[in-house]
Amino acid sequence: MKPSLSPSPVRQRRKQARPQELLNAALELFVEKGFSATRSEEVATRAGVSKGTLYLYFPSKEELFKAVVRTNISALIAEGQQIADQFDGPSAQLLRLLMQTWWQRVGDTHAGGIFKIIIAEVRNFPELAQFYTDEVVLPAHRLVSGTLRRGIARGEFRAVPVDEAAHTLIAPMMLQALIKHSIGACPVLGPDMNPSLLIDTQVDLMLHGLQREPERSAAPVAKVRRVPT
Amino acid sequence: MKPSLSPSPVRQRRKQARPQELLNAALELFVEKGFSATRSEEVATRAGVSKGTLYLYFPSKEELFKAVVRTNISALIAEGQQIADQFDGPSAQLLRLLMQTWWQRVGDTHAGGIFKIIIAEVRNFPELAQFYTDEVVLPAHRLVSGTLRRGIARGEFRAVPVDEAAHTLIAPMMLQALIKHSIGACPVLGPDMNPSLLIDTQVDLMLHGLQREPERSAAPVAKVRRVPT
Amino acid sequence: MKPSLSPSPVRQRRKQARPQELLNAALELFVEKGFSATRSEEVATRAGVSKGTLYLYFPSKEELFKAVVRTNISALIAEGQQIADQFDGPSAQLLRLLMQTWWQRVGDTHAGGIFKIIIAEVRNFPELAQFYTDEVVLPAHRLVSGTLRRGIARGEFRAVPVDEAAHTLIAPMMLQALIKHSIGACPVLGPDMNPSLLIDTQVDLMLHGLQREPERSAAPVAKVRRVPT
Amino acid sequence: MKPSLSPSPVRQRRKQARPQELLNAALELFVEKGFSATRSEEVATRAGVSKGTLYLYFPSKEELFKAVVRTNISALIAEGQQIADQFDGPSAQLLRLLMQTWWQRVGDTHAGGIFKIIIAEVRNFPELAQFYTDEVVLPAHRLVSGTLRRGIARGEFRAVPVDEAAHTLIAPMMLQALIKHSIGACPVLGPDMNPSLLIDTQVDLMLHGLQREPERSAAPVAKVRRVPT
DNA sequence: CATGAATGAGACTTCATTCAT
DNA sequence: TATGAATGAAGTCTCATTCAT
Repeated sequence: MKPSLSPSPVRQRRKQARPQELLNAALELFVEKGFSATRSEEVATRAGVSKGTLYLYFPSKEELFKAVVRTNISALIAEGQQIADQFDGPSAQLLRLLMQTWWQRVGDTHAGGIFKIIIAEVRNFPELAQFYTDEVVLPAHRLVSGTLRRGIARGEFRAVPVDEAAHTLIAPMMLQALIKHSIGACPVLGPDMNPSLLIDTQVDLMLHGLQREPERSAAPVAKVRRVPT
Repeated sequence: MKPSLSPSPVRQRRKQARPQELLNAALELFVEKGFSATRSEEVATRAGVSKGTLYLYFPSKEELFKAVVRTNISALIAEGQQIADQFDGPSAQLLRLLMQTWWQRVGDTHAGGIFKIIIAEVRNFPELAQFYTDEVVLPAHRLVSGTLRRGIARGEFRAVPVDEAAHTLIAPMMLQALIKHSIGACPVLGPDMNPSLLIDTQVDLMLHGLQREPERSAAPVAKVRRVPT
Repeated sequence: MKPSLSPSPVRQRRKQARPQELLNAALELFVEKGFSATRSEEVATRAGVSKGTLYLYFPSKEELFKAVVRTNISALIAEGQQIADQFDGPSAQLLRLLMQTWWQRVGDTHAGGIFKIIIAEVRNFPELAQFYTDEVVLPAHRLVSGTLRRGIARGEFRAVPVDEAAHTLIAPMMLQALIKHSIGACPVLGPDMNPSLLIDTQVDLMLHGLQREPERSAAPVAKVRRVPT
Repeated sequence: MKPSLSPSPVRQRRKQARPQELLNAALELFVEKGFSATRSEEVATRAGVSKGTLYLYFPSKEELFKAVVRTNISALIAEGQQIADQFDGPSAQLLRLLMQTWWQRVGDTHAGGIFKIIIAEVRNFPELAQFYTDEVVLPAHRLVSGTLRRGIARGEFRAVPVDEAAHTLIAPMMLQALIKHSIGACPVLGPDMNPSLLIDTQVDLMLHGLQREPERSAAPVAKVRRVPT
């Protein structure tokens, strides 16, 4: 039936590369200007194709957006898993490793801009909220709180409330990524921050705390009971 | 047409309240839906006036937006001042007080939505960047890093890199506020977090660290030299 | 609350007249070119307003279309009812009256174009099908078949199958209307038809039939002279 | 690339059948959805070829449309010939035969959809008007009016105005065909009509009229029983 | 001959902004 | 001042048509 002239390698390669090229262009623009301020033609142009071609691969701007999130987020998760998988040293070291890697592979990357988009637009895309929670928030949270539990179980860490502590641990780098793609992208001078020193400080603080006290006693926090929301 | 009655006090009061009512309505909507997804008529309606009236007070939606940010940022600063006031106890206690107050007065308030707006839109309104940096970021940073320096000077805290530590201290609550106005506003289930426990945990972590170590020595981080960016 | 400056009479009149002006323009264009070949801007322009104004009164081109059908159809029904109401002569006379009136008020009118639109587009607007059936087909059918039944009951008509006979009675004028708004609107020469003679012939045929019964007297229609169009 | 094999007979046959397959597919779709609502890719797909192939045979959608009409009008004419042939009995019988045959061969066939297309689109394709008038309207009209004249000449029919009477005779079946392809194709309930009873009634009405002449014998139609659909 | 990826004009619709009242 | 009808630029998306393979 089909004449099956095999399409030219060039055409073929383009055809297969298109979606990714479009997703890359879209990621850049969405991160830069936000979802609604980005015109779909702009995305197409940056990917080197015409308006219509975009719609050959994604049925709507909204679906393009979701695809951007999915594509880039899935990669994130894979990274997280890989690292968490086999690690066999002290938990403190694992914590530092996780943070450094995350910053290298996500925070300091274009993908880090996804968080900004999510923060900015999720309320207008309720379905995205569930998706993002399931695919990103919970796995990430599990990864960190799991590490905490590991440390506590091995007697390396104090018995802190893991959920809240996990949030505390994740927050600084997350915020750093958000800043990088918002105010950080504008030519203004805020407090001068050294990213790698930031990570070190953060890990150091988390591990040893601020307080200088040879005589450390039981943490008062241990007495706080969990109140159901 | 009619002989000009001097405006009734009520009308007068309304007239003067108008801009603020519009700014309030706009704040709510911008926080909720973002800048471009908010229609100016919606703002007017929520403020109880007609579309045209909005333009009597603000020359454009963009200017309205900037006014919203500026106005509410002033409020933020005022809050900061109040807090920074005089405090004369141990630095750790000051730190906890600052955080608790911030959360009560800002984070948990409508004003917390301002952060989301800034994160989401500064890149499209570069003039806001400098403004926000000068009026919010730096003062807040000074407040926290000042407290750190105070603690270090008084021998209460270890000698950590203050800028980076300040960021680490601010981040968790900041992120909590951002989440509250984005995914947190969607009916999805993420990790269950108890706000007041979060603050306690955060402060506890910051002060005492995760690690369980009677024999604590000098922090290794002290050896990390500041690398210029 | 409302300052209630009464709006100028001119503005007011326009405001209230707009929907009808738009409906008229839309009717003309839809009849002329069909639904999808009519651009919404064209409708607006013909009504003397801008594109946007159209959407102030009708939420979409499709709704405009439905409104056109509804508006003009409701009028049709009212007419039909009025006539059918009180009539107290012989059924044959009623039949002729109904047909003549229908042609005057509908067939020969812009509204007659509605049928063409329905025929052409109803399959793409399934909801319209039910509406049109309920609001036009059935009432019209009832009107004619009712008249037939009346005639039969009064011993004036033969006992014919009323549903099928009703269709037969309605068809010629209906088709005439359809033709008028399609081929009839093109500058071509088809068979030359005299509308009023058509009606007379049709009624005559319906009443007396083609066949020449031995005892039948000369048909009155023979006296009608052919009037050139 | 490969040495050119002379195309297999099968392929050959396909190639020659292509235009007709495309025309058939197009007819179906144009009848179903109208001209502009039919996408050319849909036509190609239904004909089992790709979008590009369509344009090898027809230079544009518009030309395809015209070809569909022209082609199928030829078919109508062919039908007409068949129907017109020789007949040598009473004119009333010829009339009934013509109608029955027309309904069987045209009205109840896909070709009946052509009428709907013509009605719906001639005004947008004026060139079709003359063509359709010459090739369909006039021949059909001649056929019926000829039969009328024959009957009158032979003393079988009364002396009615033939053009108008011809229209009256043609209309019911024509309208039936139009309805079949518009509202009739939608899942709604209109008046229940039995096609063959419709034809009988129509012929009966045309021949004997509604009116109950004192000396008239029982109408043959009275014997037709209503068949449930 | 056949394909289907790519194009871009053009349609519908929205909404910030204006202005007569 | 306040209104809200009106505007029209601009954005999303469709689809007839082309053309390299």
